[in-house]
Amino acid sequence: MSHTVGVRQAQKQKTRQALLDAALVLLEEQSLSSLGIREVTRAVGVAPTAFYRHFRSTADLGIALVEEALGSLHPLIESLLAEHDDSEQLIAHMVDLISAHVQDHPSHVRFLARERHGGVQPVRAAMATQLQRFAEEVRVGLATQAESRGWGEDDLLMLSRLYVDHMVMTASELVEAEPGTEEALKDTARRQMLVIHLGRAHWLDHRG
Amino acid sequence: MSHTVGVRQAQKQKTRQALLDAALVLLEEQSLSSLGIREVTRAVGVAPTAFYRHFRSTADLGIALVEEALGSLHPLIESLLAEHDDSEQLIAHMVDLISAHVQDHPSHVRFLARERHGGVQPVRAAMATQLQRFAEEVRVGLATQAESRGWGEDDLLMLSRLYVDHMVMTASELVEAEPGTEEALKDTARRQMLVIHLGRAHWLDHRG
DNA sequence: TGTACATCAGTGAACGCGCGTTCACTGATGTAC
DNA sequence: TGTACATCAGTGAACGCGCGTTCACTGATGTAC
Repeated sequence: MSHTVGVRQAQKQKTRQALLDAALVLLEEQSLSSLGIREVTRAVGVAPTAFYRHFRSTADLGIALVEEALGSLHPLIESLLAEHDDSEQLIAHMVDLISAHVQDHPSHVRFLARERHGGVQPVRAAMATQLQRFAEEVRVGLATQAESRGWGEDDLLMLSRLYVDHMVMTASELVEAEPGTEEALKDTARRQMLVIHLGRAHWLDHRG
Repeated sequence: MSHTVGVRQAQKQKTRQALLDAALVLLEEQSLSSLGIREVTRAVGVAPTAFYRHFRSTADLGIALVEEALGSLHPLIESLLAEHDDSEQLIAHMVDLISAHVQDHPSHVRFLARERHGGVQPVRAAMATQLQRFAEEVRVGLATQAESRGWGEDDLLMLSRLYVDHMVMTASELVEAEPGTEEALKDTARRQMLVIHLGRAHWLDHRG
């Protein structure tokens, strides 16, 4: 092979990722506004000062975590939009996908729930921007569905937000659930989605 | 009048309330897990050690704030359930009541949103318990409405949770809204409530 | 009403500790020739 | 391929600071007689 594009750069990337991973673990039991630089570097096993080679502050690290956590949600959203049935089975499947995502990335989901309204403004802002983008993406996806015929852009965005917020809420509940109570939560989430789905189906009756 | 039941006790109560109020102000810009005892007492103008005459820890103070914040929500819920119309006007009115509550108690609402998934477990637990109680209350209220004829207890609780969560979500959004964007948010919230309301109206069609 | 004692909310000094940040450094990696 | 110099991720000592918590205290309020 030709020369690796940066042994140095690769090592730096590795340390950076280790810092992100360690922070995510620590953030399972506290919030970002109380996370310490020394705490994170200690967990990784590097000198405190090494932190500054990668991030200006813990808020800066938080923003990087937002990218990571919401990035991991993208494939999920795409799967959900790829579904083309429209029955109750679709809803069951959606909840299962969310549940699987929570099992695969519990810390990301917890971070998302915790910092969405947390005490660090730039992180909240980054998250709000990304979630807005998600809702927009869902809106575009919904627009292609037959059930959306006759819907205005604004109403579709309103509906997308309701879906996205309900998904985030369901994920938050699942990640904080007592072991053994997940199935009951999933069942409730499914029925709530069905309520929304039924409301959607009768929206034009009411408006028109 | 007879002897006052405790000048001393009244003064203690006053200091305690001052600590709670100061904490609530500080928590507008940070989360409970980073709130310091000295920070709170400094804001009130008492010695750091005075804190321990009232609370064991900041987590303990947090739990007191949960009682206070959710207590102030009770009258709101009662007003909402007292409504007996069932039209679109009802929904408009509900959103207005929520909006008024956010204007009257912005710090309480912010605290609620921030610590609901925050880094302090006992506070999260206290909040979850109270919100559960709220949903239960709403369920009882809904059960008396004509639209709930034929509904099972379990489905009514599922619906109550959807309402409560949507209300909390709406309140969180309003309290964090850029000035001038509130009306758009309220409009979206109203339409989302209408979707849920329509879904509710057609629930039995689908189930039965 | 007056006196003697008990209670207890708030004080202020003191402690040891971990924090964020600075700085000059080291030595492996990268680059130019 | 080999040499000489540049880069820069990670180091480790040092700093001043504010933290939570302890303790013995003070003096106003409460109580018993």
